[in-house]
Amino acid sequence: MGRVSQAQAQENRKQVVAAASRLFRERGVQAVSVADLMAEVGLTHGGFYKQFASKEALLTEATVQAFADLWVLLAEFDARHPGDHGSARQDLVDYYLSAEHRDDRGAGCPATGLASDLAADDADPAARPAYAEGVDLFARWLSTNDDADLATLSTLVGALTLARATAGTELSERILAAARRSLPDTKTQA
Amino acid sequence: MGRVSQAQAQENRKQVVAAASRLFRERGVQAVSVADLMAEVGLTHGGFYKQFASKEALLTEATVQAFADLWVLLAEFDARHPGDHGSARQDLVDYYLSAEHRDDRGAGCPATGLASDLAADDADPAARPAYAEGVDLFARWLSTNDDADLATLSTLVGALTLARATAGTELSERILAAARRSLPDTKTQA
DNA sequence: TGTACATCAGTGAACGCGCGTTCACTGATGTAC
DNA sequence: TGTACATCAGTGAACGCGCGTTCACTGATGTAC
Repeated sequence: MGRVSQAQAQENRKQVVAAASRLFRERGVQAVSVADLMAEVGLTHGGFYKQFASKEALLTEATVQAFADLWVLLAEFDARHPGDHGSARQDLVDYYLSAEHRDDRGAGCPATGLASDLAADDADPAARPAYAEGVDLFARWLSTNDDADLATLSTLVGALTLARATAGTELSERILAAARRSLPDTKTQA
Repeated sequence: MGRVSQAQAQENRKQVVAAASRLFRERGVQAVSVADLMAEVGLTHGGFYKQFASKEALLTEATVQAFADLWVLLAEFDARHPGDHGSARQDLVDYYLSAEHRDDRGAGCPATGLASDLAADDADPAARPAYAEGVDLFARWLSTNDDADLATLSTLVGALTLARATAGTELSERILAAARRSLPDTKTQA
């Protein structure tokens, strides 16, 4: 294969970032190889360095992409309840604490799915601020006022983290149910 | 070096498990090599397989050990408040959500520190039940009645996870503070 | 519009490295008498 | 208690493997005229 058009190259790059965004959440940065990422787009590993400085540098872009996907999801919840953020929020909470979300890490919440990779000492220094901004914005969306609802987000993230680590045991469902019960219902009564 | 006494061998084995318990929490299973573990005890890597079937198999024992250390810690909190579990619980919560705990992963809570390793697909199947039992017992300790307080534990784990992933940004302290405010104060008033 | 040349995205072999695991060996420990 | 031998915890070289990264090369794309 010879040179590829600039438009195609840009498209390929985008798809590698999208693949990283999904695979990093699903398996963690270390468990995903450069060859895995490129194969996901139908390319071979050698070309990776024409687009990215290193595998670690991709984590920052993958984080930004994963949160961008989250904003789309949150907008969809809002769109289903026009002018009723409380109901949208409640729907999101119910989804967040579902077995479906627990079992779909690749498409799941980046605040939870990328936390351990971001906490690693060898993570790209630029990745953490990007992650922190995403967390802050997510917490603001969860709030019913101007503050960021970091406490609710903590409960969501903790329950999902524990439910995933105990998946396959009966405790896993109990954790999700307990977190659901503990959060105030913000659904507007009909 | 020739053969070592049975007592010494058993002691070495114990120390390897203790090192794994600490290093797995601190860096994650994948970032700790067999040579690292053995060097921690002053041995070379070759002897590892005289004691353990594989590196993965160590995760189960490290998990059990880490939770055993946690029970000792919880007992110390109780001992400081004889007959007043509410105050002991409040002290634990304050410690759990402190910058000190956030920055000391190796000696920190195993429910949080081992979660991502336990969630990995290639983890030893025996490790998850051991982890789940530890989580359940911890949640019972946090409870003021017979139930397991899985919601409070979720908030603690989520806040610590997020605080670690955002360490170095101003958001990190805000997360810990928000979680602290959101949990009911169970300290007995003097 | 057509031609000649420069560019550079992608290829695939290769490099260097660290890792988990194996194994022949060592020599102090444990034990049978 | 002492002696002879078997055991086996630990050693360190070696193996095989996969990984991140580099690089000479290819040939279609982009561009200067």
